[in-house]
Amino acid sequence: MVPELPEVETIRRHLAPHVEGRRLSALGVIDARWTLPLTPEAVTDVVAGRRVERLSRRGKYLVWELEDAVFLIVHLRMTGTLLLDPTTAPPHTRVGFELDGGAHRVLFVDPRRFGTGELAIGADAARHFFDARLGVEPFDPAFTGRHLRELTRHSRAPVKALLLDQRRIAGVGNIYADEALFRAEIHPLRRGDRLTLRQCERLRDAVVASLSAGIEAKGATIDDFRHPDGVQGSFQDQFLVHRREGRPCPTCDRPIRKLRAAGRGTYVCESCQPKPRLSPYAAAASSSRRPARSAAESS
DNA sequence: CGTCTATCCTGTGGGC
DNA sequence: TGCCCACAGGATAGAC
Repeated sequence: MVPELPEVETIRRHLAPHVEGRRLSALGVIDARWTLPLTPEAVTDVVAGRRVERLSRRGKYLVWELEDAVFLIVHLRMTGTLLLDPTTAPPHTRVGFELDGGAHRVLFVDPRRFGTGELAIGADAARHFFDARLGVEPFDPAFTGRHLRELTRHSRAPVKALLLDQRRIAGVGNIYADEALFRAEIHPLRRGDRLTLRQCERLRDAVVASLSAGIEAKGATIDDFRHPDGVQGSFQDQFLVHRREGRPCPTCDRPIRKLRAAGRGTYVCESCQPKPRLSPYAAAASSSRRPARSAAESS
């Protein structure tokens, strides 16, 4: 399952007590792609030997805060995970974090190799890194319905695309966007600028509620990418609509449908989440594409 | 500037 | 049964 805010937060909580206060004695970068555009040496030279002051999270980033304001900023992307003291290194191990001279270790395992490790030296560099990429943290008190309204009211893009835009809201991905839109009874293709303040308030509450439920369940885990030494979440058992095509809506029992929004597989109850009348995007998509595709599109 | 599309990558599963 | 290829998607560069 693709790690989003709740999955990254779960990993952070799992690892933090075991790494904070210890020394990152070595960093073994097996896959040089991980540190691009820097070389592995450029990163390992800076971080090796430094104490871990804190393991923190910002959006979907996991941050190793090292002494002397050195920040190793990790993104798991699609299939990355971090394993604590695994008995053996699984296939697709890309990076090894060695703690206290090898007494403990954390492995970064990532079959698809999209994951990244980036370096920020100095508090200003770290702040700049995040400011350039991330918007409001969903659990920040500043994230209100009114704030969400400001983030959406000037955009004609579908609301799902806005939820997925990390520069507006940090940490929401495909799963939690679907779940939140269902809870708020808003169709994912509804235009941002057509949302009422009341809808924005419902959606804010739904985003927070979905992410909270995800964290409570220790995130979502998919069978394919779980490892014995990793965290096993159960949130996939509580999905209301995500990946539940054809199954009954928990509210009205009508079948959940799959469609495409913001280029992603998207699950909705079109009875509880009323379809926008004439989204320019939906209209353009159905008229500009060959008619034969529209039937295949929904599977 | 705002929005959309292609790209990176590899395991999975649908189709034949 | 086994092979092939489309598909999945977070972030970002580039297109329009």
